[in-house]
Amino acid sequence: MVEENANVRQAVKVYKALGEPTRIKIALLLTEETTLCCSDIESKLESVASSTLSHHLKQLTDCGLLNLRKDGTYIYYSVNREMAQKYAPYLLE
Amino acid sequence: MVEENANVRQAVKVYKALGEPTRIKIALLLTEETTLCCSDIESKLESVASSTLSHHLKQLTDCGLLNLRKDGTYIYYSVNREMAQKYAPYLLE
DNA sequence: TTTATATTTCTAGTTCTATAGAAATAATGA
DNA sequence: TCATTATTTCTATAGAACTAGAAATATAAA
Repeated sequence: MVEENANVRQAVKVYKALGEPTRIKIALLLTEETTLCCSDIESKLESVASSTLSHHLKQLTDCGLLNLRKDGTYIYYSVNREMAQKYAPYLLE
Repeated sequence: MVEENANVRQAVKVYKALGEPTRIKIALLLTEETTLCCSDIESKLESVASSTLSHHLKQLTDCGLLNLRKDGTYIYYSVNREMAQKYAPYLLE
């Protein structure tokens, strides 16, 4: 019998975050650019409302794939390379 | 501007498949057991209707993560290691 | 040929998710 | 203080996804 332990839940969270076009694009963007703030990301995507983007970024950070650093009004996002390496090194290629 | 190309779509499909508890459990099961048929898998999961299981297995094979081999009434599933290696080597640990 | 077993397809209900507009919060600069 | 910019939270809605029962299909065995 397969159990649903914390490891499985963590992996599901990460893969759920990556299993959506906008979010995987954000992750790919950030593996190229190293650091971007919300509005930078918004301007590099086809058309997302900032409220929508905010939700996507939350999922990516909640699962641990993105790190954030606040600087005044800005929030800078970057990829947590250790997490990407563990779950989806595909992102780093 | 980030584009939505075939590579992105393929990755989304794989990660969407893995971003669900039952499906990731199936994938993990098959990295341990190498080969199992539907009813074997069904008996190793908490409680899934066979129709539900069938849908999950379809998603996992459609995205390329699982291979199948038909033998009479049975369908044997196994992990496509190349795909797992590329997108989610986490599964193979 | 009949029965049994394995799996899928159909159908429908329920829950989850993505989306964006509007309002709220937070920080900066005039 | 007031206006502006960056980001989040609230709310509602439409569509997607998960689920399982019932019926259908396919194969094998009696």
